Amino acid sequence: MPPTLEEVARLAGVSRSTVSRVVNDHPNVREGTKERVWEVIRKSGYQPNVVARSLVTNRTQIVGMVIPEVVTKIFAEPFFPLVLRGATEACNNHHYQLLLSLFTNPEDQEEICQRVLRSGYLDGVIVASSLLDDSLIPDVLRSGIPLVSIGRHPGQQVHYVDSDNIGGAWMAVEHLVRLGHHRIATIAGRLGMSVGQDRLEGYRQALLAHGIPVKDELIVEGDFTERSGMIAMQRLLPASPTAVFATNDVMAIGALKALRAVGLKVPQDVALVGFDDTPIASVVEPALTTVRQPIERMGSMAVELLLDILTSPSHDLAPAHRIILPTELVVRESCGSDLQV
Amino acid sequence: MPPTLEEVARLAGVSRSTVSRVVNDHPNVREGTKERVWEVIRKSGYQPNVVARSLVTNRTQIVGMVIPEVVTKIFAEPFFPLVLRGATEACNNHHYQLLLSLFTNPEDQEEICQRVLRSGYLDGVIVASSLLDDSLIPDVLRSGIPLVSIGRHPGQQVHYVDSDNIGGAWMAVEHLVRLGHHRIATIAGRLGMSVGQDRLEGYRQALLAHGIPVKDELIVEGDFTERSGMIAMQRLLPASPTAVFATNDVMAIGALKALRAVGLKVPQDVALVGFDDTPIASVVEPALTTVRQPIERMGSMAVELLLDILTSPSHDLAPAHRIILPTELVVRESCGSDLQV
DNA sequence: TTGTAAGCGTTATCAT
DNA sequence: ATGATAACGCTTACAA
Repeated sequence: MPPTLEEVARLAGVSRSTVSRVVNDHPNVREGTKERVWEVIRKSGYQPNVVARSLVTNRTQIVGMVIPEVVTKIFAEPFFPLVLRGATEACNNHHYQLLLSLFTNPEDQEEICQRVLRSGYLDGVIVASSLLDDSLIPDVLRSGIPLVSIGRHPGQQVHYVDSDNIGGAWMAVEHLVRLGHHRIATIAGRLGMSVGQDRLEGYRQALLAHGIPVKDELIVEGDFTERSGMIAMQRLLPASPTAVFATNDVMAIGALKALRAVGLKVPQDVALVGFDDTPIASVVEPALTTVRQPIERMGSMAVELLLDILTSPSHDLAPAHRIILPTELVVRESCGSDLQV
Repeated sequence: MPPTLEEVARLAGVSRSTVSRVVNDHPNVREGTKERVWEVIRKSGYQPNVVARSLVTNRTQIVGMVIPEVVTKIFAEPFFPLVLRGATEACNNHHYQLLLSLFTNPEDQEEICQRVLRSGYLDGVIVASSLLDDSLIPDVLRSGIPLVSIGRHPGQQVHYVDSDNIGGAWMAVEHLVRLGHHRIATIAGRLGMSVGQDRLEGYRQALLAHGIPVKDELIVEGDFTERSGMIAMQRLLPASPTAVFATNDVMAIGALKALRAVGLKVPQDVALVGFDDTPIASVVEPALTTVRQPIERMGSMAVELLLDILTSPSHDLAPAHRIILPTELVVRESCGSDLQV
């Protein structure tokens, strides 16, 4: 139904090759011919068949975004939507398309990834927040498809973009220290993810830097869900912290609820800091002091980086790019002070 | 680098056709041959090149999800992420892939849609919440690619899945009526979208059904953002409503803030209902009474429906499918009663 | 049951 | 500057 190159060539009275040259803006085609061909293209509504083109060029102009199973359940938290917004925007700017793979169970992830990675549909892949010991990234690496990870990954060869989680956590904790707190607890995220590790590390470093001992009873691991934040807070209660650094806003909300449930007030009895600066942080009462990270930019940087790699010659040899975007403390009400840091 | 059909054939000592038959599970291939071929496939790690396959079958096993520019700014609200989760899950189950197109400006949308629609990459398209007078849906229709809309669309030929917005709005308003309110205002959503129209219609019908006149001064249009909810509430204040039905949770939050700013308490001075039951609804204080819709199911139903259409013969002729999913009132604290309806 | 060969719509090489 | 022609990796009549 839609006209093919062949037809356009016939209508314009030239060969396929010439039309192809015109379409791809090659030099060495006479101005007059070019115009004639464009005219036919316009009139006939010709659109190149990208599938046929991909078959010969070995490029699809499609990049994959894979969101691993472990984080799909928190997909609705504004983190991933914002990453996607950034990523699609960058794709639009560069005439690429984005194929989204979201997994809800490990088997799907395993099977579909294998299939999709090796099927030839993808020029490159972005993996968001995988577990450090997941086979996902090694699998992609092995497939030979260029990869960018969102979230630090220790592999020598893996390019990534991340936000400064250590620095952000540091700022959060230092803020609490400056307000006079010593018994500062933390609700860590999944320690199987680099975000989880790094935010905990920032907590440790900040404490140490101020000569405050790091105590195990003040550290509890959650999994970034509200429920886990609530449970973690309950487990923290016996240690009676005067301040809590929750490593994301959602867990901070959970902690807040747990605190309320036992009659403790934020910030009067316990100060609370979150991480992410999701919309919910400014809506909750008291408004949450938190650490802002440039989520949307992480998404767009990830595809920019990926496309860079794709279009640069010999992309295997160069050392991995590692981009760390800055974070920023946002002071609101949940620490009981409007001290600006 | 990866082996081709040809190579597998050579290794197995059969012809390309035979390998193709095995891969595609055709009948009429001897059991012994089949096993031999599978063996080679396994050992060589052969994966069919889907691009080459698509070129001949004219099927890519990819469906597009397009989120129009008008709604991208509220993309982070859990509505779209949840739709995506449902949609990708359904895709996974059916061995389809999902190509995501998110637009941040009208030009991109126009240009990219035209290009992608006619380029041959998509077997079908899902359009989420377009404006009623947008050219998007007509464009897709004209391209001949099977389409499902998320959100009602008046076109005779357009298949859609939607939630029962009229019914949901009705329930919300009726709840307020039963609590004794007469001066019930509404903050409508964009009236250029069917969601906006329908929720307003439900409000009207419920009022009328209870013999309460519908007054213009009690109706203000927002655009589903928090800011617009706040502004709308301010404009509503002179009419001194005793209850407000905000047509989504986000605008309800905006209204809440506006109310607080002038010293009015919810629910004591003004009762408030939202729509969507997004996570924020249960976190805010007071917890928001709202209308729940099965967002994730809308996403999965949309792709199921689309795939149905794709695989059913002569899909142009049959009348459009119109699926309306039920909504449900969730009573919390913002109306000052725990009356169950 | 299996193989041969044509063809899908491009791009790319090589003549002319 | 332009045109034949051979790929690209697969499916699918049609033949054997």
